[in-house]
Amino acid sequence: MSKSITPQEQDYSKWYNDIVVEADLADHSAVRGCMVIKPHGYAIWEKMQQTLDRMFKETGHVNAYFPLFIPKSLFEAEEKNAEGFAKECAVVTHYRLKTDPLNKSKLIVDPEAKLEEELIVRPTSEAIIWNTYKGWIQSYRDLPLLINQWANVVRWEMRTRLFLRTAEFLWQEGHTAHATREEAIAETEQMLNVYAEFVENYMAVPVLKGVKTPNERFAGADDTYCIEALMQDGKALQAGTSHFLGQNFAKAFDVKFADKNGKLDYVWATSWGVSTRLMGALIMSHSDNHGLVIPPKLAPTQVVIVPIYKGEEGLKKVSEHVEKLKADLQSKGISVKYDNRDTQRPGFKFAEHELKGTPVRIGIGERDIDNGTIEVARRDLLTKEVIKVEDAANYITDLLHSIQTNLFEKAIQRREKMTSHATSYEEFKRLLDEKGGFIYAHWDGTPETEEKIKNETKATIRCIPLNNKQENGTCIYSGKPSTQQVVFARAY
RNA sequence: CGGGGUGUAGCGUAGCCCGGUAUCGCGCCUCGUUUGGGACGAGGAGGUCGUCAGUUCGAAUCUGGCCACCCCGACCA
Repeated sequence: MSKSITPQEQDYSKWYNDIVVEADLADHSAVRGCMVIKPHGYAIWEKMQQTLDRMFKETGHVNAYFPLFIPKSLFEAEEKNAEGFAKECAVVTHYRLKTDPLNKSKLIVDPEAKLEEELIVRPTSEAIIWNTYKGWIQSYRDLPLLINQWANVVRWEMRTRLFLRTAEFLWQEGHTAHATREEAIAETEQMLNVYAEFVENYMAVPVLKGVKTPNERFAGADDTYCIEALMQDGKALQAGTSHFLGQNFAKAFDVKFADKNGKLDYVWATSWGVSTRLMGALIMSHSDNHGLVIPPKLAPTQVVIVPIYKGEEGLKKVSEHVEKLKADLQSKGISVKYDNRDTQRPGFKFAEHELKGTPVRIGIGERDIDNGTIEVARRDLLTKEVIKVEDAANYITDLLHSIQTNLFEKAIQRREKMTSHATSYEEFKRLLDEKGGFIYAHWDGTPETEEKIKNETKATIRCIPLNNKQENGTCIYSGKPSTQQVVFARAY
C-alpha cells in the first residue's frame, strides 16, 4: 500500500494533492500560485500536446507564436473581453531595476524606468492576435485563417490548485478568421468535436458537449461551446471550450475583407483552447488510493520491465532475456522501459511504478526464464497473470487496448450513476448534497434564476447539451414555463 | 480580498507556555548481508530554527513588523 497518499474517502482534495506530488507530476514553487511541472508530469502533457497538435494539423491549422505582453490600449479594445479579464491581469509597469541606494545588496524598481504604456501579461491572446490579423487580412483569398499557438498565459487567481487553477498555466489557443458566420460556427463546432474526441479516446474521460449560458460565456464571445467531464467526487470540470466570437473582435480591431464582389465586411472569428487543467481531469478520472493511473495512449512509458535476480550474474542472465522481449514489444509500437537499476529492490520498483501510473508491469526472474514465462500486472485492476513469453507481444498489445477501454467504460458507468433528474428545487438540493454529479433540471432561461440557484447551492449550469431534447416543463426554481432541461453541477 | 493555519536538515516533525545553540522518523552517504510487493545491521554526513528589528549576559523559545505557502469563502479555464 502506498506510503503517503491520503485515501479518497477521507479527504478528496488531499488525495488529489498527494497524487500530484507523490507521483512526481508537479510541485509548488517559490512563486505564489505557480507550479513546477516535473518531468513525469510534463511527459504526460507532451503526449497530450503531440496528439492534439496532430489533430489540429489534420483539420488544417498551423502553429504560430504571438507575444506574451499586450499593450493596455490593445487589450482594452474589445470591451467585454477586457472587462472580463481585468480583475486578474498581471501588469508590467517598469523595465529596469537598480541597486537600492540604502542597501547595496538589494535591488529596487527604478522609478525612472516607468513604461510609457503598461503591458498586460496575456490572460488570453485575442487582442494581440486580432491586432495582427488586421494586417494579414484584406481579401476573401486570405480566408479562412486557421492558426493555433502553444503558450503560457497568466491569470492572477486568488486561490490556486495544482493543475486545476494556477496563476500561470500552459495551453493552446486556436484563433481563426472566416468569411461567413456559418463557416465560423462550423469551425467552432468542429474544434469542440476534436476536443471531445481527444478527451474521450485518449484521456478515456467521457464528456458532455454543450453550450454555455450567457452568464458562463467567454467574455467577448457570442457563444461558448464546452465539454464537461465529471470527476470521481461528483464535481464537474470544464475540460475545454470553443468560442464563436461573431464579429466582435473584427469590429474592435477593424478587420475587414473584400468579398468576390468587392464588398467590404468584417470577418467572423472563433477561438478555442485546452490547458494543463486537462492533467487534473486525467488524475481525477482514473487514479486510486495506490496512486496515479494513466491511460495507455497517454502514458510516457506503457510497459515497465522489472528484473528479479540474485547477484551480478543473475542480472546479466535476466537482462539477455529482457532485451529480446523489449525489442519484441517495441516492434509492435509499444513504449517499454527496462528498469534495471541495481540500487532499488524489486518490491520498491513495483510500488514506485504503481504510484506513477505505468499501465503495465512485467516481472521476469530466473524462475520465469526456466519456465519460459513472464508475470504481467495491469495497473487499472491491480491484477497479475503469468503468461508464456512467446505470447507477450500479442498479449500486451491487447492488454493495453483493454486497459484503455476499461478506464473509459468505468468512467462512463460512474457518470451514469452520478447523473440524475430533479423535478423540484427541494429534490434538486437534496440530490446535490447527497449525491452530487450532473443534475438535469428545467430552468426558465433567465440569468436571475441561474444566479440565485448558484448563490444558494453553489451549483452552476454546466451546459445546455447539444441537440437537447425540447420538452415542456416548469423551472425548478421559479415555476415558470421551460422548454428544456439543462445540466447543473458543483464544479471545479 | 475576508477567515483559519503553518514556517525548525531534502521531507515530515519534537522543543516554544516556563529563554541556556536542537529531538525523533523517513530519506541521503559508506561497508556488509540481501533481492518474486516499499529489505536488514553497523557506522556516518547534513541546521544562518522563514525574514528583519527589539528585549536580554544569552532568543527556535518573549515582543513587533514583514515575507512565503497551505486550507476555507467571493472570482475564474
